[in-house]
Amino acid sequence: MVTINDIAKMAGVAKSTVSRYLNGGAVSGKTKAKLDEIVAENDYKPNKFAQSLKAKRTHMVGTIIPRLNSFATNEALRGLENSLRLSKNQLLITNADQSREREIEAISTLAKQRVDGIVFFAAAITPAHVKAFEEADVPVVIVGQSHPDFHCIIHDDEKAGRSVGAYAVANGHRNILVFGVDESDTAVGVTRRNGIEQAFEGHDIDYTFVKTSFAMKDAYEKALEILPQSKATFVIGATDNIAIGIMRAAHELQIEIPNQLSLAGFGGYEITEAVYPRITTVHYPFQESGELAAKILMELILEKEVDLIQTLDNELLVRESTQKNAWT
Amino acid sequence: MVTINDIAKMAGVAKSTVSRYLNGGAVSGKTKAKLDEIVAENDYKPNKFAQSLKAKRTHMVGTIIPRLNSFATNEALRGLENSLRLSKNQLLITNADQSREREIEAISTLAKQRVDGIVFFAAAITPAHVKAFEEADVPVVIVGQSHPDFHCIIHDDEKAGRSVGAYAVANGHRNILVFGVDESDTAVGVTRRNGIEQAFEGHDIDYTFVKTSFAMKDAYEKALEILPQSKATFVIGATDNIAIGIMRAAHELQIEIPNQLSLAGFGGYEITEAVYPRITTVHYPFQESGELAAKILMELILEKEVDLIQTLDNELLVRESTQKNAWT
DNA sequence: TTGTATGCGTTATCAG
DNA sequence: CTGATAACGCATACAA
Repeated sequence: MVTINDIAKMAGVAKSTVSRYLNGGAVSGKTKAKLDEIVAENDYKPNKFAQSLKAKRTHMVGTIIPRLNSFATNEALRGLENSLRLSKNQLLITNADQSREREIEAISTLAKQRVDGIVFFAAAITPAHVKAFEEADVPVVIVGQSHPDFHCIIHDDEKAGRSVGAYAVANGHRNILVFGVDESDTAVGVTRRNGIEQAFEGHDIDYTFVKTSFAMKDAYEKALEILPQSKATFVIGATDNIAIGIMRAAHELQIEIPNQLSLAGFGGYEITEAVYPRITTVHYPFQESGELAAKILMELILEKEVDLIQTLDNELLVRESTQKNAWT
Repeated sequence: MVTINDIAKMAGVAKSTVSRYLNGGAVSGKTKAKLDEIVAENDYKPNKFAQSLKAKRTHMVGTIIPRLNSFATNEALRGLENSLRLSKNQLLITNADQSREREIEAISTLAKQRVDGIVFFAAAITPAHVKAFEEADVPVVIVGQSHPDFHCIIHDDEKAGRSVGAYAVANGHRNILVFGVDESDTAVGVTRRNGIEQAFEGHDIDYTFVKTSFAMKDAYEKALEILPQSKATFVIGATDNIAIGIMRAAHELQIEIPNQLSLAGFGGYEITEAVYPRITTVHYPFQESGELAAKILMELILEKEVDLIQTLDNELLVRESTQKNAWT
């Protein structure tokens, strides 16, 4: 690989001149012309490490995602990467593959790589995470969960929950089933659920909460078991994936959606539009969350002051999987 | 950030001693004990750049993917990253977001980052790609398409096509619709299609080819237009996503699957199991393709000889979306 | 405008 | 077993 020294020799100048040429410093027209040619010809690429070694900045941003096959993180990643590209930063994606230990490990790995900052797509934030981030000693933005010690971007899950809950109530549904996840995921397991329940208050709703996981398949199996013995006319899945799982079970059980049962989810995943009937859901601005994460991280890196928490709005999309309660 | 020099000073030894200590060289029990403590206490992390600057190896592998929301690449990425982790390499994922230029750009970016090698998930390989790879001057493994100048991992698309085609024929279907993509994607647009057509030869099949894109939505719209005027009893989508799009259209048109129309896809995407009825498809070993890519790349980096092309097998999974032709 | 010298954090060589 | 020193590729302060 050709170095700045090689270029300097070929051009018959000092390497500092080449460096200046490369970084837009003062060079004579003649040397510039010569260097233009030589650099192009030899396809010279500055060594980023050597640069970083001096500059103390790597222009690399690390991100840790819980898994690759999530519509939400994929969209956020797109937003994140697009913003980062504009500011000439490289994104280093680390997939923790649903493992808490791998998340911790990733924090340390990224710190070793000397990334300028870390964007963490969180399911939960444990003391081990906090410790690892402290040791990493690098700006951090957390997306999807909130924590008092870090800069966080969260979705207004309470509002989202309320939207769906209120929609069900307003459409005359009085027997409602909610497929949720456990409380270790605060955003989905606690806040979103709270929102839903708030909407039910004072409406004499016959409400059942069923605990499942984020996996489509678990929701499917659970629904296969619950739906036959349920009198619910409206079922809410805590995520669109859960809703899809429920939908398959309903189809298999010959329960018609929405005629016999209305179904709603959360997220606004692409797949909710690809199935029939299309699923009513709450659209979350995932891509925007990534863009915002990039923006905040850049400000943090430049040591600016930024609000600790930013909340993103969302919007209910009513589609064909839900309708007015036929019995009212 | 604490450096080897700081550690050396604190311990009252030379930095070369610390270096030896860190890299498993000869150190006395006493110095070792002292350094153990100091390193742990100060949470010292060697600077990867400084290391790379000397070592000429960065232990980073770059990968370029066409888009983030693809089941196939996500699975491959998982395999790739898992293998890489075992050999202490970091994966640098670059998303080209469906843009050819961004792919080329990414090759150059990764070269600047001095990655030890590149895994390219290809849709097509143009002369511009070839040129960029040559300039990058780094080991390359291409997954999903074949090219005579590079090490490639491909799927046996011809076999996959034949499996589905032969299955349809064997089940008495004589009027068959194929939703495919254009020839710029050789693997899917040419090879896979060829396989399908081979299976039809000599069987007097009434066969119609419909060109669409990889997007679920395009397939949906195309199907909405084509299905009503088609007499086909079996429809093949060139990918599972295409099949899903067709399925939605069929549902909307009140065409029963599989009673009135059998439907099959390719890939073995998770979603084919999440819909009802589950879709007959060909399972591709995507995760394995990633693992193999890692293995080959490592050998290439160590300058070993490796076969230019490796073909992965696949397997037809018959599910509920297909059945015997009711009219025979 | 150009060149010299120095340092970034690490590893390796070689003498002690 | 240990320490001084050079080298990796680059940027920059300073001198010319």
